[in-house]
Amino acid sequence: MLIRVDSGSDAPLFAQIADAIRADIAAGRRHAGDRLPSARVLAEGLGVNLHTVLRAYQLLRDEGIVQLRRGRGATVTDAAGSLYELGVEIAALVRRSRQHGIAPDTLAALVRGAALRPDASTGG
Amino acid sequence: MLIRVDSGSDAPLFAQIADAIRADIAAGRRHAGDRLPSARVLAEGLGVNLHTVLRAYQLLRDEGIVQLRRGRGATVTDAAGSLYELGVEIAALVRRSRQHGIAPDTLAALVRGAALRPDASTGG
DNA sequence: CGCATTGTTCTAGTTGAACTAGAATGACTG
DNA sequence: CAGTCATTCTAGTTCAACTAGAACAATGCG
Repeated sequence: MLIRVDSGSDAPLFAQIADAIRADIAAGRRHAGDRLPSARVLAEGLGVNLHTVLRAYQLLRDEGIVQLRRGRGATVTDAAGSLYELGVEIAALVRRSRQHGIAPDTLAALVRGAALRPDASTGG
Repeated sequence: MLIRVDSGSDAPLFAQIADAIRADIAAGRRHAGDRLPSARVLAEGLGVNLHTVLRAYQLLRDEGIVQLRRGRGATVTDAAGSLYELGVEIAALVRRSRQHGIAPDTLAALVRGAALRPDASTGG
């Protein structure tokens, strides 16, 4: 998938950029060791500011998904494999969510809440 | 669970309130037909503005989780059952995510992205 | 009907995040 | 050394979030 941003979206630009890269990895379109375009190049291509792209990259770095080094750029880490495996289960959950008629934002908020809590058993 | 908010959190107050109610329903602590506290009462108890609570309630209404009516207040809809069933699967996904060492925010972003896309098959 | 309760809508002001912009700095590559 | 690229800093603009006060309309109850 090509990285794209939508100024009209409610999501911040830096989050959209990070989301696209994350989704690429989960879908197996980017693998461990792959190099991402430099922040300056990507900023130019997307028509956004350099700092906006860097913020997305730094967010992914904080998540352990990419590695950033001066003079070298951004590379995908070994966490890519885990993301790819999880992608299959996430797709299954999304399918069941749709069968129940649950809105995407509702599902996302539920997962986020469950992941943030120390106890994962919300169904107890 | 008692509804609580944290001003220091990165999440907006209205989202925290909605998250807490959603999580209560998914955990089976609130059921279809239950009445939520009035917006004015909850705002007073949480120490936030009336409009902030109302925004949370209206968000849940837009998701089809609660029903709002003047003079009557907010009541949980029949969607509560679906949320409860999904809660079990969400808990399983969160467990596997933790086994992979994936950060909560990473998982939440992946699910959100997958749910928003027309094609749910992110796993290739 | 009279009255309290409760969500709905409106205006308005403050705060902080997001985005943009420019510049300087330091680490890596060739 | 020279070029690439992330890192860090300051600074200004825009907009969402939150607060505040008020008026309004539908519901429930006696």
